[in-house]
Amino acid sequence: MLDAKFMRENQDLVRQALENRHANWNLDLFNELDEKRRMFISQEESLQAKRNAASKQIGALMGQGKRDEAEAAKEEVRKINEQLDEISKQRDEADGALRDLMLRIPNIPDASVPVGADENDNPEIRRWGIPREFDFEYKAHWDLGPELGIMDFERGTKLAGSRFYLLGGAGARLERALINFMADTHGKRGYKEWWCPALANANTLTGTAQLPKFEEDLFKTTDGLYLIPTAEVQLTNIHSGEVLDASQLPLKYCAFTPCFRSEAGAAGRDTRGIIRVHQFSKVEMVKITTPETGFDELEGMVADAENILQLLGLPYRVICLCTGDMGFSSAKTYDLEVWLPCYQGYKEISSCSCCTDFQARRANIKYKDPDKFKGTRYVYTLNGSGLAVGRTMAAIVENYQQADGTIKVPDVLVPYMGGMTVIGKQD
RNA sequence: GGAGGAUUGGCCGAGGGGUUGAAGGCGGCAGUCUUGAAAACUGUUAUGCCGAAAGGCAUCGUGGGUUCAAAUCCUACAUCCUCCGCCA
Repeated sequence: MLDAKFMRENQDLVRQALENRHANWNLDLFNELDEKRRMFISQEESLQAKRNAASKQIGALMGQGKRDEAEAAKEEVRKINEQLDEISKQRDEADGALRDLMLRIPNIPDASVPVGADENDNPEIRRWGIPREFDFEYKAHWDLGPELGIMDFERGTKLAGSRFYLLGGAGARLERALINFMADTHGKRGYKEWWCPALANANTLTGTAQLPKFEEDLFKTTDGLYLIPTAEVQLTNIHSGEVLDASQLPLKYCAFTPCFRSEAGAAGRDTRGIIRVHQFSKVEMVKITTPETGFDELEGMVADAENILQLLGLPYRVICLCTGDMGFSSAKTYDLEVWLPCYQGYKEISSCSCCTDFQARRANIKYKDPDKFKGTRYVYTLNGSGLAVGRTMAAIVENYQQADGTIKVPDVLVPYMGGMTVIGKQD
């Protein structure tokens, strides 16, 4: 959520920023509701002031035994209350309408973000590693995985439907190995690990802005809870409603969770393999920082995600999302894209964003620094994948396949695989 | 799932319709005393919103209700604690 006062006072800037995002929003409606709301507030409060004074007077009159005067005053207050009811109703309406609008306005891109229309305008920042040249007929993971018996798409579909899959034997082990490797590696770099619920309530999901605008992307339970689409939701909301001390910051958190996505509107895209599925594992990173350090911490978070890919020896590139391709909450996003032979191209495997105070305002996360300022200020929140486990597995299967149809286990994963160096056909 | 009990400021804890935004204590901050510190003493110490300001409004778990007036009465819900049942 943006700051209403900031929007009121910087309309041209806000209008331009949202235009660059191709976000259509109604400035006139905002101005109207904002003005209405403030008008009703001052009307309501002056009536309340009148009522409070009169009520106090009644108490005094009763004390002096002046019954008749007290009764007359009561009648007076009843009339005030009638007016108040009407005004309060209108104030609530204006309040609600403004909030509904505000919750659906995306964050303002940082000035350093390139202006662009869509994914084709995302500049490449750097590359690491060299895509492998195969001297044999290489296979896509959706072919090689089932051949080795480490992936089973047909039975996954039988159990839960399309876009679900099974991992078997060394495949299941590789999933756990990747999770542990990633979480351990981030832990060594200062991220505190959490275990958290896979379900979240509507308030929590509003804090990180999956709600109200993107409800159709989520799985919902009959109890009104939602399956989390990413641990960002839980890690960021851990401190919702809290006032942190500047000395605690930055907080660096990570968590492994399953992630659930309905993939509504993705029909026909990435239908093969484990690239786009309803449930996948992810190790997520979240940072909570001061505004001063937020964007530096973003660079650090990208480096932490790159570290995983480098240790795994997977070629990748870093791109910066342009204004037209960024996510709703983000002020600046870097994507890491891993080389996938089956696509003969790079595919997103991590997305790291600085959300400035956009989520903090929704989730009400503040900090205090008495030496620097009075009162409290909103923190900056950052999140990044470190990494998506399913896509990492696909990348390993494809990039580490060998001519004999087996898969070499990356060196750093061997200890996590119990010493296994090659994944062959499963029994 | 059933039966009880609880929820007040940074923390503990009073208050059970009317100058109670809320006693008292602890903690924090400032000062007196002291060479310095401790102790003692004195003062001070919530947040949000509207407003140019003066000032005002709201907030005692959350939402409704009763009343001229609610921390205080009623009600629903949430959370925590104890006991029972069930369960990995």
